[in-house]
Amino acid sequence: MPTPERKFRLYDTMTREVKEIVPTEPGHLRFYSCGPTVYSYAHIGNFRTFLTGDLVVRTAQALGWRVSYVSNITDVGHLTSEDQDGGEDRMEKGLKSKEGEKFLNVWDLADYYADCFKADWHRLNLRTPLVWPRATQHMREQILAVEKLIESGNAYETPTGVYFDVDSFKDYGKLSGNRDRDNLYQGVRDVVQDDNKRHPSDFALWKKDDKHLMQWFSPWGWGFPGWHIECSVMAMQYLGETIDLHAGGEDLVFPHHECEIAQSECLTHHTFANHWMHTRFLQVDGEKMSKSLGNFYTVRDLVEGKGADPLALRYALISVPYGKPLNFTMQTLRDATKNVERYRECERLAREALGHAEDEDRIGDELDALYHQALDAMCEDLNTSVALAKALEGTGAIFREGASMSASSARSALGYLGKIGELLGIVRLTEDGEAPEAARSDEPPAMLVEKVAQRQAAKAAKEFALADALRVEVEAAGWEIRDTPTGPQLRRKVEVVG
RNA sequence: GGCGCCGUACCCAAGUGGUUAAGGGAAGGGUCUGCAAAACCCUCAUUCAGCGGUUCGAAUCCGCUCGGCGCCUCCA
Repeated sequence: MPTPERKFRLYDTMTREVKEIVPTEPGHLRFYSCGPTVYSYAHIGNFRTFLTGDLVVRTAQALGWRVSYVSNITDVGHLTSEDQDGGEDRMEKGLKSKEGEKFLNVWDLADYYADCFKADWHRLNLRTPLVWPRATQHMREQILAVEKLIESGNAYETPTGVYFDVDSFKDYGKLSGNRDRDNLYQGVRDVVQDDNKRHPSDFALWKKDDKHLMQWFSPWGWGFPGWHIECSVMAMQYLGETIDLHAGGEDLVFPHHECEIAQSECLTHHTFANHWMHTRFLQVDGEKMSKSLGNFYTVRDLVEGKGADPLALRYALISVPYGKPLNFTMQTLRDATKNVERYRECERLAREALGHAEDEDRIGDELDALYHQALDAMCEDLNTSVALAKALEGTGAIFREGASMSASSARSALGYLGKIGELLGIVRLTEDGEAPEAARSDEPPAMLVEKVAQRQAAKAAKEFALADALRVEVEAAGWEIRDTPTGPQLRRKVEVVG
């Protein structure tokens, strides 16, 4: 079947319109997405943003593009409040926290949380980037970039560090719309002034600090880099001077991405990124997620603490398009769990039918059409709501064929589930010869298997009261029995505790 | 002060100028099953916060009102 010509359109923060992504090199997307600072466990809001990047990668790959995907890990704490000693470094704060007591130093802490981050990343079935560059491993490049900015007259040294001279870049503010710099300081927040800076908007490229927990030697003495320079340097190192797409959370529009543009474009005199996308913040129970409100969730809180299915969590986090606020609730997660289970049930059904007679394939065309509709929706600014709806319609077609479907239909069904899994990541097909996924992670205890056997015997003897009692016992242990034409199945109950 | 978003059924949510307002969850009815689960079929918004306007035609465009929310150098 010929793949129809498709355009991949995304909202561009710079131009404020949905526009087509046109890779500089046809069929090869160069994509940089801002990752987390690893001073603690990443939370589900972080992952909403990373999932947006993941869906971009998957959609581009579904179009047959090659994707060079780079997502950084920030492992330097930054004092972005431009004062001498008033701000608190996030890595240092992490080390001082209760969780941080177990680490010898900030380096260990960064490694630990970076590993956890990658583990959560895989649990939620995100595509592995080409590189996960870390700020501390690109110190030389950052220092060279700062030197170059001083040479070009875009930066200046003060007793406290090196600052970017915002007035030297006339386009400063083009991304965020914050062009009126004086106006920025009429906000409600306290703004710390630093008399060493020429303009309050000037931002640090290098901070001098020989007492900082993480410090490097530079032409300006001991210190550490400013927050923004790492992304400019790492994006250019791995993807070139102009990248096709740059993504992050909505909070990064200003100042982070604005500053990245200023630095990068002063370094190269080229457009830094041709397309900018930003993911709206997640809310929980209608409010901003925060520790003080008690609605703060990490991936492990939900998966290990509440028994959430990781794929269901993924489903929930992508159920609303990235450009709109997503109000996450336990109900959202429960709804998603139902749908993810439906896909698993479909796979089970189709696998059992593989041994049937060939006969005609009665669902292949319909499933193919639905897949393409889902892909169309993704190409239109990642409309995940529509894509998930179209994808789910396919399960209806498969179930309607039912247990008696032909082997041909079953192969179409599995092909479809595989493609939906590639595109949306909400299905993970079992490898050949592998136990079905539900059973893979946890085998039922032998004691329960025995009870199921006893129940079968009771049923055969028509002792239904005993059979029911046995099922109640099994359920009390957190498992459920499903009678099928091929015998009873024992499955862990899927329940999300609210 | 600046930038911006949202208000669609019990809940989540798509649709942003024109056929019957997607889809999911919940709920109710039915089929199947010893029972149950899963699955399948059916029902579930003459209406899109309110009020005005533009238009042959608006949930979709404009204005106002009410209500909710985000960002503005800690933040994905």
